[in-house]
Amino acid sequence: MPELPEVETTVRVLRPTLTGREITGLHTEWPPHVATPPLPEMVVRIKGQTITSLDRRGKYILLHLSGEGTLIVHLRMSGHLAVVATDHPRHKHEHTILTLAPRPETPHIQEELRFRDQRKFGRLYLVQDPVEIVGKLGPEPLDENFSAADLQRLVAGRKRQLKPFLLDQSIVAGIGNIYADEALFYAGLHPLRQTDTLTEEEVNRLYTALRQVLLMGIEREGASIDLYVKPDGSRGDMQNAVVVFRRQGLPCFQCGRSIVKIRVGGRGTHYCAHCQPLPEDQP
DNA sequence: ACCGGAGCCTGTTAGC
DNA sequence: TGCTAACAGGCTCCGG
Repeated sequence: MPELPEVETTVRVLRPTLTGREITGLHTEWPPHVATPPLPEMVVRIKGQTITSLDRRGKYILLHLSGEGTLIVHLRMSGHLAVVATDHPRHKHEHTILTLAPRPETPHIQEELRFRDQRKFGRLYLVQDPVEIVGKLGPEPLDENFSAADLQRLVAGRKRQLKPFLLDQSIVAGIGNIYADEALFYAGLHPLRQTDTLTEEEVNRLYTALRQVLLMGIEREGASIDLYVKPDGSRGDMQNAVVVFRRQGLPCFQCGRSIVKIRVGGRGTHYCAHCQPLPEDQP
């Protein structure tokens, strides 16, 4: 499932190939992919637009367009973007296609941006102002301006289990199930820990752990655990560095005891009961 | 404010 | 062996 590091990797790979490219058309075999505006309007408005730059905000991919609008892509569970030659065989789950004008230096090579999405949860949005879509997101955890004090402020006044707290995109953007579990392990915090019981030192640990696992994920170009692969189809490397995610029954790298799996807020949650203890006075 | 559950999807896996 | 049911999870919406 693409989270911040997977989306960041996708953007970094696509940026050189997509910057400056003109979109000549949009075609979809799965209309629900187009969230807004309605499909016919999307088709008309996207045509002829040039991609001026690419950005990431949380788990959203932002393609800024010459017409002052922004095409936003969310990969959700199984989304995958790649620029491929038009005559390349179509993959079964490539439901939405953005055709591209050839690069000036290779006018004979026809390419297109393909949105592959096995689970069909992905979405496209074309908006004048990205704030319409990403405005509800919390701060970027890797932003240089995001400090431990900021996380302290986000924790303050909230009474919530840590795991759902981390997955809430309106608090901090980009964290998903893998990196939440990984960060909690490095912070030595139990996923059911209530936010209002955290000490300043514990929040500082969480802050450091969050940034550490997200940076590790980016360095390793994402975790190819389920369907995620890089745009070129190659695998990331973060799956070889996870310490708790989907490691239930396997020994903790720190203490050797078995990693356990529970459900928290409907999500599979993996942790080491010894290294991430829940204080006696917590429910 | 927060929690749990349903719903959206399909491929894989667990269980009978 | 073959079928069905459960599971995986990012996000939104709903009711409590």
